[in-house]
Amino acid sequence: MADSTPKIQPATTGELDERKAAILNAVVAEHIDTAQPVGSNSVAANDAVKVSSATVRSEMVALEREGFLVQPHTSAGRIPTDKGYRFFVDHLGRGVLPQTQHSTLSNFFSHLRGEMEDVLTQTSQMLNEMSNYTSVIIAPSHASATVRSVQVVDLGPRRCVVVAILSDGEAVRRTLELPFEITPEQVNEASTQIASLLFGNTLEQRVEVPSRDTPVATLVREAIASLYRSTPTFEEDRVYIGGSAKVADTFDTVEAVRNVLGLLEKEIVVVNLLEDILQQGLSVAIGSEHGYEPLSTAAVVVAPVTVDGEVAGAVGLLGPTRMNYPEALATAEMVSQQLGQRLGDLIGDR
Amino acid sequence: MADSTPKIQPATTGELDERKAAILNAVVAEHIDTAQPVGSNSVAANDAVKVSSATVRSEMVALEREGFLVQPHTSAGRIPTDKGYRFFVDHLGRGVLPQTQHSTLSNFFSHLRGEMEDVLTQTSQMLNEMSNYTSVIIAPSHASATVRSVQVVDLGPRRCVVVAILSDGEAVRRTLELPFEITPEQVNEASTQIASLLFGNTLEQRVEVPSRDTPVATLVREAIASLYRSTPTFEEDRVYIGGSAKVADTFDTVEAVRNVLGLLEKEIVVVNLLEDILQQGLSVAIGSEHGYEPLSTAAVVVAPVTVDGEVAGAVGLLGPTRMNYPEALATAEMVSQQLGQRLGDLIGDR
DNA sequence: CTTTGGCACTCGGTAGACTCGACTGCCAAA
DNA sequence: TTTGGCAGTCGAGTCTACCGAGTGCCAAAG
Repeated sequence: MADSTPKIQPATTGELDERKAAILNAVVAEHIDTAQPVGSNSVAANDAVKVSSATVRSEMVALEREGFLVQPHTSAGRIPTDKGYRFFVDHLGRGVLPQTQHSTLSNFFSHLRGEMEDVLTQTSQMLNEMSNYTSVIIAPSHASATVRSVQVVDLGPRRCVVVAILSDGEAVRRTLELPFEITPEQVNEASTQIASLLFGNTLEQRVEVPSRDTPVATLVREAIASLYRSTPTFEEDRVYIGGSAKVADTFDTVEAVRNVLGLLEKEIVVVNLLEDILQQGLSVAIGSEHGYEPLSTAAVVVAPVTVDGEVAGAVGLLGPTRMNYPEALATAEMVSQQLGQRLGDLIGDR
Repeated sequence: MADSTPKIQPATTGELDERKAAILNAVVAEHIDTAQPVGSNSVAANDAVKVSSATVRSEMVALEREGFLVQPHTSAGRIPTDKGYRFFVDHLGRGVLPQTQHSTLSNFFSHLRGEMEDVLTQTSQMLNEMSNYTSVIIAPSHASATVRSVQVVDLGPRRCVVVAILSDGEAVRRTLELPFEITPEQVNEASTQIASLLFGNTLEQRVEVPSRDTPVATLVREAIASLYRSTPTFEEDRVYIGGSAKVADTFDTVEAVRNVLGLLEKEIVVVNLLEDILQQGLSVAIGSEHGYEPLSTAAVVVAPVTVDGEVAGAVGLLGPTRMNYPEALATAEMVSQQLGQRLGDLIGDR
């Protein structure tokens, strides 16, 4: 048993002696596989554990005392705690993605075409199908992109739309209600004024706008103000979720499913969650390590997406605490790396 | 019991005599309330039913023979079939939204600001919270919007972005890889050429493009081709879903939850689903009436959103077949009407 | 002919008794 | 220190009995 796809390789042990580590390893691995409490007998059957079940039992008592394992009830096997899982991912097996996955992956990326939105949507779907966990991708922020062009377009009576195009190819669009009619010439005039005012700046760097009171000046002021105004959807559009339906399968209780889905709906929270985890330098957040209540029965695997050496986004997998960490880690890392390359090509040098 | 929010008003009966209708009504109402099979006794207790339980029993046998009810097993009460629900929504009580909801609704809309995306996102969330069902909103299609402006922006070596602004305020953006370097003057030249070629046309009306072989002509051709190319996200962006987490609560089986969530992920399918239902002239699709397998245990309530007298979108609520139809219908209709008005203001005359 | 109360019957669900088996913890011997 | 053995615990499954909700049928009343 426990022959899930990636081979688990023994690694150095930490604060636990080698035997305890081997036992913990065996417990975690089997529990991930079977979702059942693990007893001393099946642990003793593991090749890496070279002692009898009686010894295993006494070691398990110690592991329980130290907080790595819990017993759901007397006369049951044991289940890893969050701390147990943490030790597992820190010290024990790292997965190696089998060749087949590796090649389907590069095959996928070589056939991938289109705008960044499409690339990310498709990647998150693929990632979900590949890992069987819900996938989350955070796209690069537009915060550091600079304005390359601005245009105001007249849409009809007292209504126009202003579009700014950023150096990363993103278009920021705002509609404007004007208190007065305006001529095409004035619209053009405003367009060029705005463009020259904002060109080369990010939308975060606020630019001084002359406050005269002509129609054109008002339009310019209003348009720039609207571009500076951030809309709720702007940050949320960075989130791509693949396979939220999987949540219904991977988590056991309705409660957990509701919580996780509820959180996934709040996309800004998702962005923060992943960024928090990365900021802490983690690649896995287990149980309540990330401090997000609704995810206390979940684990999140994250890999940063680096473009031109800078962290630009993230790839995440979300599952129950007893998710297959070695495999999930390997998959997320692989995908984030490939995706980073791809995004690099897509954005080009700014 | 069965005192859910909207008052249920007796209405004309159809192919069923009045007594059968009253009994069916009672069964459906109580089953919606309790989610349990309904027996002859509780039906007889209903004020609208003026006969004894024995009579109710024999009528229920008839209703079962005619396919309006089923018995999960002998010695259990009865449950409405899809046909039973259908009769209920067609002939029986229509809900009237209580004053409180009505006023929170108009309050909500009067405080609603921002771009269409934001309006729709917030409305779908509000609709979900108000109805406790998963809400779906389909935004107006851009198919009939005409091009008002096109601009090509140089982004760096051999890369540029082309943005078309449509009469409804939408921006269509495509990035382009060029096989050659290009000067700012050429970009401008191309911009104006494309704009004058496409101006006033929709993106569905294909325009003849002169096929010369100069850099500018190539750029023009490529840019127009890219605008005509529809991307996967374009139609999908019309869908706004509020409260997919509710699916976990409203449906009873994991199977159903997975199916529904899986379908909600495929946003194009959601668009088609709602449009199909409206096309059939229905406002409710129960069970398999819509022909979408995964939703065979679900019901969908739809109300068209009309802008300037034309159907421009839809508002939907998705729940189990035993959802509270009177309330859901009333809510969806109310919201769709208000939303239609709001979108009318937002789009203005094109 | 319709409606009704009565009655036998069905069947799901619950509670209790019992068994089985998977564990553990402890202990004495190696 | 490790191990096998053993008693003890407790969940899960099975069996039985029983209760009660609900039906179908029927004969009598309207």
